[in-house]
Amino acid sequence: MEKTETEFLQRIIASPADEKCPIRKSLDLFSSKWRTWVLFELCKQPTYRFGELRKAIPPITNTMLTKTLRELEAIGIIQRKQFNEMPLRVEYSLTESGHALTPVFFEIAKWADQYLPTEN
Amino acid sequence: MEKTETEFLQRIIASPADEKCPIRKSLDLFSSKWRTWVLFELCKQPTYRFGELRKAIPPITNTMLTKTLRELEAIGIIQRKQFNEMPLRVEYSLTESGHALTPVFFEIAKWADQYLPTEN
DNA sequence: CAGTATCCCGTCCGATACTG
DNA sequence: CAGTATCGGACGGGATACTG
Repeated sequence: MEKTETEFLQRIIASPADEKCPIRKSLDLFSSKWRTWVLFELCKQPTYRFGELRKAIPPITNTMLTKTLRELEAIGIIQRKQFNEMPLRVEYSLTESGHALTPVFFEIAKWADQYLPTEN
Repeated sequence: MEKTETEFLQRIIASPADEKCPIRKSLDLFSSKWRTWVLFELCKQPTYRFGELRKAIPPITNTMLTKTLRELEAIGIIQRKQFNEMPLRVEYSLTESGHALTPVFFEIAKWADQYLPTEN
């Protein structure tokens, strides 16, 4: 346990200071309200239709949901599957690398339990 | 290991769907390029002066660094200590709850190792 | 249903100059 | 040194209407 703590600190300290730092590049990828929210929802359920995501994320608009889904798809962490039925059906789900992000959410959850300010 | 995986998925799935969800509230707190970058730097070294942070984060401006530091201080994850010397010296460092975020960075690092697209 | 297209407004934020 | 103040432009993103 203590060893792990030390290890990751070493890892962070040793990370390159320039824009090539993989940790910082990853942080940038997910430093967006809509991206994290969409990913968080996609963790809950194997597949979502476009309309389901809109309902799950009430404040999001068509435009932003589409934009966010395209971005996450381009990064390769979600996949879009279109069924040419009538009416049209599209299903979104996490890819393997998307699933691999769940431990990040778990650590956030643990932190929230202990430290999240509860004033609101 | 598998048990942990299952546990955190249960936790995410069971999270409230409304705006009170602590995980989503935490995600919002850190869904910002400057906040994550400043926190990441503060993990590397126990204290930073204002000017050191500016150098460590080249693209940031006075305005945004100040704003970000005040926000993180308000959340309670960093602390500001002012020494009334001449010239003025101010030191920023993580609080306990700030340090508690390092496992999140660690998971991001692990993810980056395995899945970060390397095209650029 | 699952989007796209367009318009438009607010805020974010960079640049610059100034201060205790 | 460690900021604050001010201005102005870019752009994120909302609202609405439309389409395959």
